[in-house]
Amino acid sequence: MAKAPKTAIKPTRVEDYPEWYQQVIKASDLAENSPVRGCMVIKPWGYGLWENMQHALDAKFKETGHVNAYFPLFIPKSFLEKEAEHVEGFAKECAVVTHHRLEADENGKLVPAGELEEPLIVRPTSETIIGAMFSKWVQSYRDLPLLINQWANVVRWEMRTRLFLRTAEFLWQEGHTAHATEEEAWEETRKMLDVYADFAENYMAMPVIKGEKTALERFPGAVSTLCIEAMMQDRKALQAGTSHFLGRNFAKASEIKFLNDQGTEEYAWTTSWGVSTRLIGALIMSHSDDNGLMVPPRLAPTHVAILPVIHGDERKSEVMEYCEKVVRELRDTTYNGSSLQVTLDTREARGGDKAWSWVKKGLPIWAEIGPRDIAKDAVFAARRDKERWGKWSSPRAEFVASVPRILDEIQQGMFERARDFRAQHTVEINSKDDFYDFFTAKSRKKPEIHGGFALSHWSGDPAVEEQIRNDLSVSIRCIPFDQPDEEGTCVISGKPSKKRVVFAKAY
RNA sequence: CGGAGUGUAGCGCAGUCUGGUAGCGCACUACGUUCGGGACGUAGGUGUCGGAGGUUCAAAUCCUCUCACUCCGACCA
Repeated sequence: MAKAPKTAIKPTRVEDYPEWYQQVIKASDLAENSPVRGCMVIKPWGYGLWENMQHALDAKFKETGHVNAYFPLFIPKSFLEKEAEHVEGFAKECAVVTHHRLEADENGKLVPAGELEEPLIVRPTSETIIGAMFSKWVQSYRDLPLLINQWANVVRWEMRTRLFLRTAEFLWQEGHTAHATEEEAWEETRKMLDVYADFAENYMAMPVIKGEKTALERFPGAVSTLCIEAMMQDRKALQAGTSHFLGRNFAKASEIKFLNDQGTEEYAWTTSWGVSTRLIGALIMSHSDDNGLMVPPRLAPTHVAILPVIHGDERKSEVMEYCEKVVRELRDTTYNGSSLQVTLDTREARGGDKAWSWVKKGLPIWAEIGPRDIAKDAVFAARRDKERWGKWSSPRAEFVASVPRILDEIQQGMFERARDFRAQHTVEINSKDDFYDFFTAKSRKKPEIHGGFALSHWSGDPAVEEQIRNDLSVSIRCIPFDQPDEEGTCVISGKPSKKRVVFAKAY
């Protein structure tokens, strides 16, 4: 009898997917829950990922003509009230500041004092406060377009939170732009969605479907919400980024007006677009396995770790010198436009423990170097993406030279694996029975991983969305751009339809 | 906000029914033997038993009230 394979993460994905997710985060040391309800502490390995995401995205924003600015954390309540749908969408999840001072009571407890005349809302998103500023900055068509991005934290008081996927406070970027014409604003909306899709696929190695949200799933106050949707390893969908065409709704609410070249006053057309630390959750659930995280090399805070193998003191300095030399050579190597990030792991732990800690963190490559290797002028290397780490002995110079190629291979392999997984679990469904079958777990008590993306016809009727949400917890993730027009009938209602849309359970 | 559950050492838990000096595993510290894929031995440190009241000679344990967190729903990036 073969023994069950030993995994670093318990339970495995198949055994208990939500618990596996939590355990991966713990084992890879990305983040942990904080003393503050629903808020997380992002630890160095997790924050390193976020920093690399920021760098890549920020460069793309700048390439597309945007500049960064910063707006206040607090929004006067009256600002949020300006756009009716927007208020309704966010009112239930706002943190509200009502006082500006603490005073000690007779028991020495601090109690709020100094009530504010107008409560301040901790921003759940910044359309309104940025709109207020835009209205001052825009006078003429010559002031447009206004292309601003901000990196910030926002707060949404969610009832139920999960690390990275939904936290009360999260980090994100929000782009806000104003344009003279509807066409130009639409172009911006689509362009930024492309930027997100490119980032998701080429940096996160996560294939995404670009599309438009249905009215039901639209951003509160938007005319149209575009999104990228990814499939996680439990086959559920995760919205990884959104780009909103806001029409003139917010311009009217915030009085963003300009004189056009005819001398006529017009409202501007605005957009907003954002991605958040939720992307780290997407990364985890796209790539990690039962031994922990797997980080795409282009976002890895560290690419290579060197693990010195030292027995006793007599050859320690020799081994360390050799390791330092390899580290220097690696650091002089260019990968993806900058130098390789390399760690010399000098922790006083056993070799196996150290290697496993890197496995769990998802480090792309590590190499053990001991007296035996030094005798051959070689290293004993391992890579995260292969079965039992695909260990191989490689002459030192050859190893150093091969690292960028191997990283590219890992990056590419991760993308292909995720893409194949999605393809395997995406099906065209044409009957209501098949549809209900597809989205129903065989085991009701402890639902197994099931379902996926269903490409099915939908006539545009919101009642269908309502019905499948209630019956199956399934929603329309998007009306995909790349799906060809085709005559058909709605899989649920039987009404005529012109296009298949993506149905899935979602995070 | 509805339903369920859990709060005991840094982490994971037992002990609670049946009240009687606070336990186990991992981790941690020291020493030794080990070490090329998650070592072992010996010795050691670690607690307001979530909080506040109450019952009792005696409370982690029984009673009342609270607070927090987790999970499942509803809602949502």
